[in-house]
Amino acid sequence: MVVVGQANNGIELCRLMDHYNDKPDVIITDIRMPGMDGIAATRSLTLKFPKIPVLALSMHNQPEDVLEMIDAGARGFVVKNAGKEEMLKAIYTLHNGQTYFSTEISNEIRGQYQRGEVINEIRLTRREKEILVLISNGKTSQQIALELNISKLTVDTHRKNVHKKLGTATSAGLIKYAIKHIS
Amino acid sequence: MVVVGQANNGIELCRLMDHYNDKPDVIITDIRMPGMDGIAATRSLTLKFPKIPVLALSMHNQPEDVLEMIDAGARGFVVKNAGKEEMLKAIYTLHNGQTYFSTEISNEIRGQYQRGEVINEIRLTRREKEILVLISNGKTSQQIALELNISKLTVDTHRKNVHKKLGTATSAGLIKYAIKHIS
DNA sequence: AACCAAATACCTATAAGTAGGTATACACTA
DNA sequence: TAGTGTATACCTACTTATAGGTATTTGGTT
Repeated sequence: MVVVGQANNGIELCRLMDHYNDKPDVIITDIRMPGMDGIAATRSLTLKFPKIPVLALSMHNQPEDVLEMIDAGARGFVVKNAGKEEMLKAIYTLHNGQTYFSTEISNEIRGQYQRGEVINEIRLTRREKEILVLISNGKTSQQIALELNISKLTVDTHRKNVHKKLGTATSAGLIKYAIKHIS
Repeated sequence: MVVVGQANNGIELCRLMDHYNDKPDVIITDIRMPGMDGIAATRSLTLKFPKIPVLALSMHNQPEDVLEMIDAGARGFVVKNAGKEEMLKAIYTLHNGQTYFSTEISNEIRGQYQRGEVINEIRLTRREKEILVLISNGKTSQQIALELNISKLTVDTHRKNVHKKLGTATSAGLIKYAIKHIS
């Protein structure tokens, strides 16, 4: 097994793939990278080189990220704290034309993907969606509470529940989800 | 002047426009609406009905919003606390094929738009962009500080400066900007 | 050499968000 | 009818983020 190239971020990765003739059999990429994230890079690369499988790495097992990465065209997913054997297994599996997902990746997601079902099965209630939109419009819980005539505490509860459903911990996740999936 | 229809959100507005034969001469819409925001609705409507001008309303005069709305195709912009006369003036001006912007809208923006210049002249430094990407990847200032080997206080300073440049006050603005303009 | 933008770091203070709970009221439905 | 899901509201504790400052260092430009 030979490492034909190494990049520090998505843009570099794309540039490498564009300008080098020694194409790899498998691309390994991180979800989070400075400059251009691995998801955008994967989206671009799987478009240009559909035959080269992309194996994604992630520190955290965040459903949202995994789903986005799959959506972007990744063929496999390994959590960063995986051992050498798992990494090798994943690489070989992808090279072999199959998909590979760490057991750490939640069973539902793996199941959904392998059964070819609809990937995004995160169900938000009407109220949760409503609040999510307001959040992504830059409103604070306080302002939302005022607007909907409910307690700020209630807004925070909805917020908390959405975080749970999406597997996120900061507003960034909420807003990205809102942009992608609502309206 | 006749009100031919009224909608509570962007989706309703689009549906109205799709199914009613009595088309308005001017569409008045809010930037922020539950379900589908006015910006998305405007983008959709100006695509389908390029001859019908859209007049945007907003409570707050947030540069980001105004710019997005203009980008979406709005021909005019009035702040919500404007008087009756101004509203009427705006409506008639748009109906007349011209553009109208409240004087409350910052002069720079109005100037930029009317001189046909590039609208988005927000200049972020390399470091600011780098941090913005990390923020939009869901990282906290603390985590970013660790990753970049700088103080958390420095990250917060950059954050603050970006807020100033973008005219935003919450993470939502930052993240949306990052998604639209970076990578 | 003088200047300037950028990056760095700190201060104070307040507001907002996250994370774990519990709990009640209401509507739907199995 | 008993159970389920939704919306509501509160609790404590802690972490993050925002907003106004000031200030130093560094690297590049004039």
